[in-house]
Amino acid sequence: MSIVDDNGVAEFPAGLKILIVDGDKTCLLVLERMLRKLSYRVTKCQHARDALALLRGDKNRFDIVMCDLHLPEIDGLKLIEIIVSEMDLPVVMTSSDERQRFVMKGVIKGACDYLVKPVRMESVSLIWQHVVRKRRRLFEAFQQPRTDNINVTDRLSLLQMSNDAAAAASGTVPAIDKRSLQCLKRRSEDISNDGESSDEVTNGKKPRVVWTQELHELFVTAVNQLGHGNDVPKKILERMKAMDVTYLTRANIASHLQKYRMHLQKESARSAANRDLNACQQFQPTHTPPYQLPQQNLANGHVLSTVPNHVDTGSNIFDSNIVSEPPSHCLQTDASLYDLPRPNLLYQNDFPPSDGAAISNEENLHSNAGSVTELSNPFLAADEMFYEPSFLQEEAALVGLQSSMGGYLSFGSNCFGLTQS
DNA sequence: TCGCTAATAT
DNA sequence: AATATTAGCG
Repeated sequence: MSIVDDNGVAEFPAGLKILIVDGDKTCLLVLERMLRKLSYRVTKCQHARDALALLRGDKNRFDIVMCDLHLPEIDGLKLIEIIVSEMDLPVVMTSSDERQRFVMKGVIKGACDYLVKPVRMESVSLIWQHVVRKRRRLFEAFQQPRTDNINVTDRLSLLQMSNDAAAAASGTVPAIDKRSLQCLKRRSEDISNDGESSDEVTNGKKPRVVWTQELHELFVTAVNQLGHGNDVPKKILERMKAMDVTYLTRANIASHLQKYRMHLQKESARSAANRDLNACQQFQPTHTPPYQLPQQNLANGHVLSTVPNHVDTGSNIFDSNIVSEPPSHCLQTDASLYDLPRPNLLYQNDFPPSDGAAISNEENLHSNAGSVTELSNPFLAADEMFYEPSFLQEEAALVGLQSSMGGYLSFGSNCFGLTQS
């Protein structure tokens, strides 16, 4: 299915240089024939060591590698591992056993895709996608930090200049205050320093805090300990640090606090209304629905908290009157601090209001896979639908010039206000 | 420098 | 939808 232009000259996938590695000669031949039909330039290999020699000999000799799992001498997995670690080539792994795909280790998993043998023409005809992906990722990796950096610093100096100019001209207060500048500075520093750690390496961004129920309870505990008037972000932060929550920033707390307070406000308004109602209608127990963990948290609870992601959504700590137990390794000696009567039982209610319909982890995974990240992580898609026609379209859209925007917007992003969520 | 709130971005 | 960041004020 190579694309042919007006003059009958084969385009893009044609000429793609592919190295196929398979212990079975017949497989090699079959594959070769298929690939040649698609105008690929095929090189065959029966042994991992030959493949490695070829690959190491000239890093630009191939665009993509297709590799069987069962090879003589060196295991296919091992070979792929080496390829992935040594060179930046897209790899498609093939195996006659579909279950084998789950054997792939993390590193490999993220870097290669899977095809079940016997390979069919329709699958093979799509492997150029991997090359596109890889190139796109390279391009983005190369491009993004750079432009961001320039933009930010440019903005920074622009702001600074306009600031100075304005100040000099009018003697009035600059339009941009120090804090804004600081924020920009911080960001540009973030971008220019590449000493990122762990999670930041993967997507280039710091992971966002996930307010699991457990984390939230610690937060509430801290707030309650501090009491009214003292429950400001900085102090809450200190408290939580004392409770062994070390990764939060003041901004995290401030943000959560803001939401928390809005919630309390809403709840107190609600309970006031209830009270009035009850006063009129004699005695009616006030129904307080249990706290529901935000859906997102249910699935991602592992990100930054100790809560396993299989948390039981049915029972929650708000069903009891105890706030939370101190962590066993906590330095706090006064256990009663954790066992305060809770003045804000209202927080047992939804925060924010939710219909309580928790979605399963699996569903969540799928919905995540439907987001933009899917496009940058081939494997997410590879698991079940990579070789479906829809993907062909997407890739075509990305490679070609037709509405690459459409691909993004169709995933339910409302960033541009174009879709309802 | 910090904190608050509302608005907006991701 | 949840969280992060910003603006603008005190």
